[in-house]
Amino acid sequence: MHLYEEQKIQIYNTLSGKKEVFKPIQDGYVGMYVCGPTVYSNVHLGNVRTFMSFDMVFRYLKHLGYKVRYVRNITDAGHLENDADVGEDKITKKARLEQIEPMEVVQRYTVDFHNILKTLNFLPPSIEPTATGHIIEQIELIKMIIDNGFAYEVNGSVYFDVHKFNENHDYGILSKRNLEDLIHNTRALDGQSDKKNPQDFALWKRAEPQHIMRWPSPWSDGFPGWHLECTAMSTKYLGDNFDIHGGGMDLKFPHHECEIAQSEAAKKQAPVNYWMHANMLHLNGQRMSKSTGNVVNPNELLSGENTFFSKAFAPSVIRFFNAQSSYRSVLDLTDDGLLASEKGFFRLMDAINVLEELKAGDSSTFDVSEWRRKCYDAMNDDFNSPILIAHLFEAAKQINQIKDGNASLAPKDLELLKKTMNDFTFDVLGLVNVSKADTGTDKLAGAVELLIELRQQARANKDFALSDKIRDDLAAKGIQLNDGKDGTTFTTN
RNA sequence: GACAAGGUGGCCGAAUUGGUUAAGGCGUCAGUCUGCAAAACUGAUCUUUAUGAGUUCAAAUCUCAUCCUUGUCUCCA
Repeated sequence: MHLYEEQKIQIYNTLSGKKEVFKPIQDGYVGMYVCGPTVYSNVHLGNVRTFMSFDMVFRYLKHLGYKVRYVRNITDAGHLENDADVGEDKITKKARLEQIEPMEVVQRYTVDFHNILKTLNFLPPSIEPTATGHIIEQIELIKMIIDNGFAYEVNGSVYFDVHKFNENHDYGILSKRNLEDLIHNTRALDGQSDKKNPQDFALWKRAEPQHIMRWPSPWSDGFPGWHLECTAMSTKYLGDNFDIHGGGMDLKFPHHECEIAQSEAAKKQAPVNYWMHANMLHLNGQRMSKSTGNVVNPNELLSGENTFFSKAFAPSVIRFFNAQSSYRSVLDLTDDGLLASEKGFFRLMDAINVLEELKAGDSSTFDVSEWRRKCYDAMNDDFNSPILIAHLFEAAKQINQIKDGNASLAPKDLELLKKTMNDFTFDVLGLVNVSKADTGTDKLAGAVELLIELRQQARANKDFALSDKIRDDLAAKGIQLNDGKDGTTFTTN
């Protein structure tokens, strides 16, 4: 018996605009694809939010016992700088600026990307394919689309014929647009395009002589169009029709719309059953933008070396902050917001640490089964992690009451509470128990304990001037003493 | 300009297929603890849901208008 047989998930499907009961194509198996980063610069914090949301989705599906194949690509080629046949993609441009090989740029930022995700406790995807590793598949796809009459070649480049496609398909089905509106609103280009219509998009681009990244093809030495990469890699590893495709809201159009068109044109079927889109991350109420300087990168957020935040934040605090809002809402990153999340996070961790020490009683004053059901209901409702967290805090309150002797749990219920708390906090939300009671090195602990002892003596002698001096001087060094019933402990920050 | 998504307490954020007292966190106040604090725990506190109309027995939730924010329309998570 797998958990997924009793827990029915509802997913908000962008395609239909409503929540739908999730039913995988193959019972017990889930294929999920998420558009990965373009590795031409440091990964964007907003990018990280999207991946973090899907990391949680991945984790929850796995928790329910699904066998999940999670594919997240690395885009290492083929992003056109613009549409006007300049023939220089972002990776090439960066390489020229920095005087290094394109693949060196790719390598550097791929490593950087992986480091950040590891720090933030991401689970690695099942497959992480690169665009440059799938040129052959992309060429094959283009051939199919041409054979089916939905693409044309001009001067060594191949374009998708959107108008032709729209005659008996719906271009705009995902983004809720129609071609007439698009025609109306497409800005006039300089007229040097080979395209029949401005709405057409490139499947293959002929490389100009100065273009370094290039591959042979039946049409020209060139490189694949951006939208095609994801279609090639997703269908190769997940099949022509798979369960979940995710990405940032801003990829809905044109990128995902084009993926649908390409699949329909090549394979004559819709590629994806559930389209999921994560919403944007703002910084202090404004969109993040390199040009206005309203941007902070993940490393700067973690290290505290930035001008936006008052301190460094632990990776789990960032995860917790993200999980406190719905993946479908715009989330505003602010100092106040992070500080509030930090306090809440530590409160939850404290409760979990207390839980480990808790002794069972004769009977239960708290309905753990009912509470557990509510936790699952929350996640089943389109991965509503904020509600889940609200329930976790409810449990935290119960835990503290048991500790104080004002409530109790029978052994069986206590075990269920422990398991459920750990499952959701660590497995599903991906938080790491960095206890605030982290006492640093043993040497430090020994020294501080000596001071605590001295202070204890001073207090016993009512020498409060000395005891307060010890307390205040330690506090000034970032060591805080916590007086409790059973003596004094300390925490560092 | 077109299309799309939103505007909820001091702050962050749930609920938006209309229906018990609008989750939870932070903050604030009080209590317990303490020599006094801090920390921790317990309890309490605040909104009537951008604005203005409308539909309904009933609206944060539906409709219309206005204002504002954001996304897409060219590469972008």
